[in-house]
Amino acid sequence: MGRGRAPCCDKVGLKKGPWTPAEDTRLVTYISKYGHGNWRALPKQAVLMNNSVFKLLNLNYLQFKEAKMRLMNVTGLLRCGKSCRLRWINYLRPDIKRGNFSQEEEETIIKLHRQLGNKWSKIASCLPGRTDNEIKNVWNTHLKKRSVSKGSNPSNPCIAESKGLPNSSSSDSISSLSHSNQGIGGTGDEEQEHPTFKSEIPPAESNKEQLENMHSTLEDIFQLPLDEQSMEIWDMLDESKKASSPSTSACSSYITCSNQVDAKEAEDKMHSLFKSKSPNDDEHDHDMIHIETKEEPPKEILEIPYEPDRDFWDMLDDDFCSSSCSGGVFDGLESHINAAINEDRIGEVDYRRLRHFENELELWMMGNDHHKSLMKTEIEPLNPSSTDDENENKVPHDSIKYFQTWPQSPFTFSS
DNA sequence: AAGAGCATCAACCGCATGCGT
DNA sequence: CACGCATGCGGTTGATGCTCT
Repeated sequence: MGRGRAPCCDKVGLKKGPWTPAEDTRLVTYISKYGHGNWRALPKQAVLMNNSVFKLLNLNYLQFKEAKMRLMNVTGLLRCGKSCRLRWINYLRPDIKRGNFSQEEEETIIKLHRQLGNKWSKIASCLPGRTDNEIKNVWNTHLKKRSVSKGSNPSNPCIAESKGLPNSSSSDSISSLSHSNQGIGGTGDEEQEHPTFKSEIPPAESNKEQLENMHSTLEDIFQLPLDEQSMEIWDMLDESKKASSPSTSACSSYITCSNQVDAKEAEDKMHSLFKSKSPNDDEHDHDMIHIETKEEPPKEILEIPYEPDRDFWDMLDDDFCSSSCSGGVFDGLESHINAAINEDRIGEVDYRRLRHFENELELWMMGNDHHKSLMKTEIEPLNPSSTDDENENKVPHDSIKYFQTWPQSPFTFSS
């Protein structure tokens, strides 16, 4: 190495170790939807959290950081891109063949190893559905011994050269044997590389699963009972639910601002979700951030390590403060919502209302001219003849007091 | 039943490579 | 050409489960 670049895994705050099923789900869901053009950016972009919710919750900046970090921890992929790539290639890829190696596969490995040595990726390219890591493990645990013992037997059929396997002098010919098992590169066309995956997990299912994950995750984070009241607030997070019950939930009323009383109720409810203190509140408690959960019982205090690394917070800032930049979570959210619309899972009018509402408050796609122009075209078609819509599109000016301007840097406070 | 030793394999780490600027 | 970055590759580690005593 010696190129002056620290490994991505060195970044403080990134999770290591075994992957949880939830993380797997998030990774698979994200890749199935967006592919993996950039492994480094993937974990960050996989945080498909609607930042608008945070804005609506009127969190102050530290509260936002806390909530966002918790969501990164639980709903996002707090993993380095390398780890994501490895997990995908070695375990989550849909064309992975699980289970024991067949006799034929083992013989092929032994033969190819004789020809190529420890070129595991080349060997893997000749064994569809098998990864280099898997082959390497099998070799080290089983085949090496067998190969040694069989090597003393010249009549071993495994090493007979009559099988038509590629010549050792030509790695290209070896590669040509590949049954497109590899496709790992990440630079190729995902559609071609993983056709089975695309067909097995349709986007609609992925989105649904994703939303369900987000629901349960938020429940876990904030230790909220899944009662009727909180369900109304979950509805706010779940665009698909808005379509099914757009007029009954306090949240949708809040969004459309068609009813000030309901809006106030929703606001109170949402405020009750977040009771937090900043690390500065307690001089003796710099190392942890506490998020005290909603009212009684169990009065549980969730503890998460306070992340001192500026890069980490910058990463979050990229998501939020620079949310208009391409590749940020808003892009994912944008696609997410658009996909939902396409699948008729969200009322188009509700969507436009939400957009209009956020536009009014200058919260959506801040600073992004492209998105702003898009929004303009999206909102204008809203039926101007409808008096209801007309009223709903006019956001009461008082509503603006619920929101706040977000600072651009988390380090405005002394460190 | 309990502990030690072994086997397995997912995941990590450091380096190599290729590409864009 | 040098540099920085993203990704690929192969060696290694460590957690976990299994088997044996």
